[in-house]
Amino acid sequence: MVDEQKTTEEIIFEAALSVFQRKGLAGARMQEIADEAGINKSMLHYYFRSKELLFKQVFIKSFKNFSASTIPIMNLELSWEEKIPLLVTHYLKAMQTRPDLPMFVINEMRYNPEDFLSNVSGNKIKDTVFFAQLWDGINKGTIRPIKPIQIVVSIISETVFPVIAKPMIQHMTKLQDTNWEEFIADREKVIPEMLIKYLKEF
Amino acid sequence: MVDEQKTTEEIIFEAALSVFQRKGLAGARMQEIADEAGINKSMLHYYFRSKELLFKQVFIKSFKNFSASTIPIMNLELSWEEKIPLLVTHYLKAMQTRPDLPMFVINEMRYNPEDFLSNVSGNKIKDTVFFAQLWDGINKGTIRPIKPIQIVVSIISETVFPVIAKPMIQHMTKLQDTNWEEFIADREKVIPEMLIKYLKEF
DNA sequence: ATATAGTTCAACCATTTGGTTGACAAATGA
DNA sequence: TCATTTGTCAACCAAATGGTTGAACTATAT
Repeated sequence: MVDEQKTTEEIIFEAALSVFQRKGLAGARMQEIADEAGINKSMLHYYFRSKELLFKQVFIKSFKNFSASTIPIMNLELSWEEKIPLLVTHYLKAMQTRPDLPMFVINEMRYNPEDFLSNVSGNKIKDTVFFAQLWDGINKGTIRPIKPIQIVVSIISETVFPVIAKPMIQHMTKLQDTNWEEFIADREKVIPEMLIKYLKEF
Repeated sequence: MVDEQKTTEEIIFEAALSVFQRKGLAGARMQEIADEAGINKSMLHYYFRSKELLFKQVFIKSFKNFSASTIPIMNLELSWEEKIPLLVTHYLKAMQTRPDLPMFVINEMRYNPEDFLSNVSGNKIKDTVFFAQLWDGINKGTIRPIKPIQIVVSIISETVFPVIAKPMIQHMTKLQDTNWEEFIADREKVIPEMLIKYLKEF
């Protein structure tokens, strides 16, 4: 593989990604981004003009990254029962590598609503094979007749929420760090079991 | 009832609660809190000394408010099957009235970890009647043998997450505002059904 | 070589922001 | 009544922060 040299712009963008995802728009400091990139603060403005523009690009990239990652899985050539555990595992693994990403996206989206994303096509979860499979089963009477969107939201909720709310849950339940891994491992089994059972037996 | 006069301190605290919950620690401005309280900015420092101290009090109050509200429900004299829909309804209703509260608590807890809460006793969800009932059923073989904490986390995840992630879900699924209420109403039925079925049939 | 365009940075600048001060009013109590 | 405490505010202040500038440096093309 070629040892491609990262351009200054790329270095800045990655540093911005890291700092914005960790601290949010209001909490992030241009100086901190410059420090993390190892360059002068003027460079940020030279390449991205303003904090707002830089944030906008970081935010759009983050949103796409989070929301688009599941589509390929939903379009695999597998049954819907096989896809549910895959999706659960995918989200739990994604949480492990980038725990700040979903929190960042959700959080900033309360303030920068459609504005920043007006040009970002809402990627069509509804047009995936997974969705079609669920509708098909419902029409054939083999799946409980509830809207498929409920299932998708449940999968995301059950996997993403516990990780972003980890400190709160730990404080509320006194769950130690050592037991946390076990707790997550359990969830990886429990969530698909529960969802599939609910959809198939009614 | 007595028309109690709110003290300046209380007025400030409520304004701070509102602004901090909406904007977070980094995003909140002392001037904005003063404006919302309708008093001079100096008053904030007169009564609370610094932004950090004011925030600390607001944060502790918010955390207690969120985490303690379910304990009474879990200790009601009802079967566990009856409590699950109650808990789901409780959380969904709480979300409706104070949509910013859980996001605020979860968000700020990533940065102000145990520090602020070291003196706040982690309220013992594990010591509720609800928990005892689940363990009891598990031991008797009438409930699927999974750790009760999984159920509690599922209830919170399934109810709280969709509401805090509403803008993101709406963008990802193109769900209109008019259909949102229906979506939430559906969840109020789906979540208890799913959890109870999973626990009882195995 | 040298002109041109792109890149980098130290030093500045204007505004915002948390926080302070001192004067003054309103209650409190002797 | 009058002295002391408590409450309120306009005007300031110092530090932080986003942003600008001008000069210097580098690479590339002619």
